[in-house]
Amino acid sequence: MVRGKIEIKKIENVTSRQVTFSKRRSGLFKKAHELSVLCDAQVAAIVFSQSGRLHEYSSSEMEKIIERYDKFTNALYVAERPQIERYLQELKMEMNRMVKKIDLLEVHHRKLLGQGLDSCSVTELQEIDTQIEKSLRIVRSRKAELYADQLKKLKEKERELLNERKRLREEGKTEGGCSTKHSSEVETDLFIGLPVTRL
Amino acid sequence: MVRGKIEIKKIENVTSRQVTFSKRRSGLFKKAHELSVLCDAQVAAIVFSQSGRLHEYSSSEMEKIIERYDKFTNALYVAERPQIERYLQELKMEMNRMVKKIDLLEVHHRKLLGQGLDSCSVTELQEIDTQIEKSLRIVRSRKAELYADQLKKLKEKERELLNERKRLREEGKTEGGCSTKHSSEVETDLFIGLPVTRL
DNA sequence: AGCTATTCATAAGA
DNA sequence: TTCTTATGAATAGCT
Repeated sequence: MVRGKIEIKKIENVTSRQVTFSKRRSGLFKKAHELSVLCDAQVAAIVFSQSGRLHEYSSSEMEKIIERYDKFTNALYVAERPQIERYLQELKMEMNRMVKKIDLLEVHHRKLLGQGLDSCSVTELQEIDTQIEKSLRIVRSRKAELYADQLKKLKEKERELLNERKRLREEGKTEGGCSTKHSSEVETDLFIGLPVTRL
Repeated sequence: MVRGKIEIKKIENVTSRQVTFSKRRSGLFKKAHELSVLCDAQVAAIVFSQSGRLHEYSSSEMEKIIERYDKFTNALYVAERPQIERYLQELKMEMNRMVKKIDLLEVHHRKLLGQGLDSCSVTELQEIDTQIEKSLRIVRSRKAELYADQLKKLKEKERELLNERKRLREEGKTEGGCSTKHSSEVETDLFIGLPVTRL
């Protein structure tokens, strides 16, 4: 633009290009600064040289400007970041809670299974004992209930079958002999008592 | 800079400031563009006018430039984003695993406590019964162990105390009568047997 | 938005 | 690299 207007296209001479880059870069930043001061604007300029070096100007903190830019465009990255971090925090806390819960459960569970009792005091052992006994009573009463149900059902079936046999025999008397014994009769002899409980 | 050099400070006249902003902004972007072309550099400029409007220039996609900028500085935002997402995924999966584990533990635990047995089959009940019985045996044998220990310790103490009493009486005989009964003697009558076990 | 006088930016050379 | 300088570019103040 001086001593012979130049064309705006890549400068092929490497040295010349580097010099021009250096000069124009500072020119650009100066202009950016002037703009920000004169017009009370927020200005940021980012320049990567061909060699990959970063040069920047910002009238205020670059991160703030980029953040503001992101909010304007759509970019979530920066804007979302605090949220993401909060979310991560929450997740981690939740996980800690779960880990603790699992630990507690496992310890108690193992004690109920009779494992890891070495650290238990007599009092604690007594509590576990009481608890287990109580559980055993509940489990056995439930078992008894189920057996009683089964018993009842089997008895009903037996009665049904007996009635049926009776009916068939009566039919046999009127229609003629029928010597085949009903096979279901055997099933009524199935086990219907409570099993022997140990201890 | 023309028709009287100007000072670089905020232009107070609003209209004048707006005009200058507009002119200099395009000047800045033009310079930015020239720099990017002449020197084959990656250039971005972000300007927020005082009124809050966004103006930008970028020689290539703004997001890419900001991303590159972030990588240069330290900023994690964009670069880290995929990692963060992967991390979140992992956390969530881990939490799911924990939730399932807790559920299983709780179900089993509750069954050991004799709760929620309605859904159990006879076979399952029998298994629980066996397990609980086994636990009870373990807990009681551990309790017996502890009691035996206590018993042993108390007996040792008793012996000690008896010896002491004997010694004191002998001293009494030689040094003169001492009618006070040693109070510790009472403690040796403490309970030292196994408690009555129910069931 | 256009114009123009002036200052600024800077390409080329030292 | 930095300085100088000639000259085109940018732009402040007016219309």
